[in-house]
Amino acid sequence: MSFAFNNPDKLSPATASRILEVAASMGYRPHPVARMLTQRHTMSIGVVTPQSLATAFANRFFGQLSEGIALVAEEAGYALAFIAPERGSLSAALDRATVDGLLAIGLPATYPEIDRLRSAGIPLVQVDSTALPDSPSIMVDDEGGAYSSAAHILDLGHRDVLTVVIAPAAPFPPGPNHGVGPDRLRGYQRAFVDRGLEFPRARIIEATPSIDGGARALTEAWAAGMRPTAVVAMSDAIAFGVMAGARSLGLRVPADLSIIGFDDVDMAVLTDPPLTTVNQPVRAKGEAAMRLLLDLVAHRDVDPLQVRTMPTRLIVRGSTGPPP
Amino acid sequence: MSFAFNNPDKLSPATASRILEVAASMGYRPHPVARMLTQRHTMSIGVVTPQSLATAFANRFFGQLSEGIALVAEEAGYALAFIAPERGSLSAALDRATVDGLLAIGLPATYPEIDRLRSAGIPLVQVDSTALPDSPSIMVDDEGGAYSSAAHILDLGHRDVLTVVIAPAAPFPPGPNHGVGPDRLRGYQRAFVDRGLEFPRARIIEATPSIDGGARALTEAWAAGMRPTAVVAMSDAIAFGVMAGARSLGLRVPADLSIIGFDDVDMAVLTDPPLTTVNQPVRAKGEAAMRLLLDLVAHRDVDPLQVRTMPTRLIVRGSTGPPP
DNA sequence: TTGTAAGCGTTATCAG
DNA sequence: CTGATAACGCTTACAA
Repeated sequence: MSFAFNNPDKLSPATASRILEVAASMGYRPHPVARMLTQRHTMSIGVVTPQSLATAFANRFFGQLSEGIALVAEEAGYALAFIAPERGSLSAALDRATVDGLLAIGLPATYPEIDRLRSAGIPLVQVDSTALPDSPSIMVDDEGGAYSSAAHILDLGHRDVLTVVIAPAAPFPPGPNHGVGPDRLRGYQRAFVDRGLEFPRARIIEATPSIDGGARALTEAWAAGMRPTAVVAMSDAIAFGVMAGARSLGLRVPADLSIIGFDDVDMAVLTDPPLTTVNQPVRAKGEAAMRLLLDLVAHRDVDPLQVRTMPTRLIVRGSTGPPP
Repeated sequence: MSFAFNNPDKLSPATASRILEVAASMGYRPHPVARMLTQRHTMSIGVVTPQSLATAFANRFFGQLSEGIALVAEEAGYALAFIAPERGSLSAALDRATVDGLLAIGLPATYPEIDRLRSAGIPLVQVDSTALPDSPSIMVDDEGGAYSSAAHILDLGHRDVLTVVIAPAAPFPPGPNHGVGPDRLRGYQRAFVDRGLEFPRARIIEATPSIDGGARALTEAWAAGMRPTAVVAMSDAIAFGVMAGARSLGLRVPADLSIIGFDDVDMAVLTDPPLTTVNQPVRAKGEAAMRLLLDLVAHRDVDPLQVRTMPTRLIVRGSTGPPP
C-alpha cells in the first residue's frame, strides 16, 4: 500500500490511483515523522546561526545569503530549517534538529556546543568561519577586503577613524572573536601599520549588525565625545545605521563624515549617498556552500576538508571623501 | 533512562548527571526523529510561502516579517522551518513537513493544495490573505493604504501614472489575484474613481517583488514607449527597483518621476531620495501571527476564526512631488 | 497483487 | 530506582 505513495511505478497505475483516491477521500496523509524514521533521511537541511534568528533576519546580509542557500536547496528538493540557540543553548536546538546536513554561519572560534553534532555524523559545512578544522569552509577574503577598506579611508587623509565591529552574539564573550571578526580586524590593522600609523584600539566600538545597532553605535560614540572624520563599519547594516545616525546628528555624508561598509548588499547602491563598501559575492557564497553540503550529504566525491575563499573588492561610491 | 534527558528532575541529580555523562562519552544522542514520533510534537512551526524561498528572501519585507515571526517563535522554544513549493507543488512540500503548526504567508485565493493540510488537523494561521475562510487571519488595511497612496499621487496632480503590481508566483495565473494584490488594486482604483478619473488598466504592469523586478518593470515600460510622471508600486522592493531603473534612465526623482511604495521597509528612510510609501507594521504583524498560532497549537482559548486587521498609513518622504 | 510481520529509535507504562 | 515491554505510524522484505 505504501507503494502507492513511494514507488507508484511498481504498481499498476489503476491500482495506485485508486489507492491514492481513497486515501484522499479519507483525508489520510502518511505521517511524515514516521516516514522519516524508516526512510532514514529528512530531506531538509539546517541553517545554524549563533545569534538569535530575529537578529539574523534584521541584517540584509543574512537575507541575501539565505537567498543563495534557498536557491540550490529548493532545486534539490530540500527544505530549510533555521536553527538558532534556544534559551541560550545552541546544543539544545541542535539536539531537536531533524536534518540531513548542517550549514553553520559564522561560528565563533570556540564553540564546544557544536562538536557533539559533528561527531553524530551529520555532514556540516561552515560559512565564514573555520572554527571546526575538520569540516569544509566557504569563506571570502575578509582580511584583504578589510585592508582595502581601511586603506581607502586612510589614503583619503583621514586620521581620526572610528571602527565599528560586529558584536558577538549573546552567549559569547565580547570582542571580535567569531566568524569574520578577527580576519576583518586584522585587515584594518594592517592598513594602519602599513602606513606607519597606530591602530587606535580606543576607537573600536561594537554594534549588533543591524541598522539600529549602527545608529546606536554612532550616537553613543558622539555622546562619549568622539569626533571621528570617518567610520569604518564591519557590515553594511551597521554602515546604514551610522548613516542614519549621522543624519540625525546633522552631519553631512561625506562632507562631515565618511562612511564605509562591508558586504555590498543590494541596497548599497540606492542610499543617499550611495555607500562605499567592500563587495563580497553574498548570494554566490550561499549557493556554493549549499552545493558543497549537498555533495557531502549525497556522499559525492568531494574534498571534505576544503577551504574555499572567494574574492572581495573595494567599491568606491559616494559615502567617502576627504576629511573636512 | 530517558528520564535523564526529559525529566531530569524526577531523578536524583547524581544519577541523572551520571547517565548524561556516560551518554556524552559514548557520543550518544537521542535520535530526534524517533523522539518526535513518540512525543507527538516537533517543536517547530512551518512558514509557508507560495513563491520560491529564493524569491521570498529577495524581498526585504519577507525578512522583516520573519524577524517578527522568529522573535516570538524563539522565546517559545519553537524552531522555524520554511516551506515553499518543491518542484512546483506546495502539497508535496507540505506532506513532508514535520511541524506543529503552519503560518501561511500571502496565499492565493484559490489554492486547493493547502486544503488537505488543514484537514489533517494542523493549526494554521494566515498572514495577508483570507484564502482559507475557516482559519484565522492577520491582515493589514491594504485597501486603505493603497487608496491613500494613489490619492497622494493623484492629488499632487499626476495623471499619467504607472501602477506596478506584484506578479503572482510561478504556478498561478497572472493578475493580482493573491494575497494582498486584489485589495491593494481595489484601493488604487477607488482613489481614481473618487476623483472622477478612469483607472487605466493598460497602465498596470506586473513585477516580481524584488529590486531587480522593479528595475526591469520600469525599463520595459519605458522601452514600450510609456512616459508616466509617477509610478505607484505595490511593494517597497519594487519601488526601490523603479528608483534604480529611473536612475539608469537618467530620470531625476521626483522632478521627472515620482515614486511611491508600500510596506515602509527599514531601508525606505535611507534611499536617495527617501521613499514615500505606505507604512504597515511588518514586524508586529509577524509577531501577532505567530503568537496567535502558538495559542492555537497550545489549545489556548482564542477565537479560531478571527480576522485581525492592522492599520496602514501614508508616509510622505522625498520620492514624490508634483509632475514636471 | 495482497497480506503479514519485522524493524526504525525513542518514550511510557508497569512490574520488580 | 531499574528492567522489560508495548506503543508511535510508517516502510520493506517476504510469504501467500
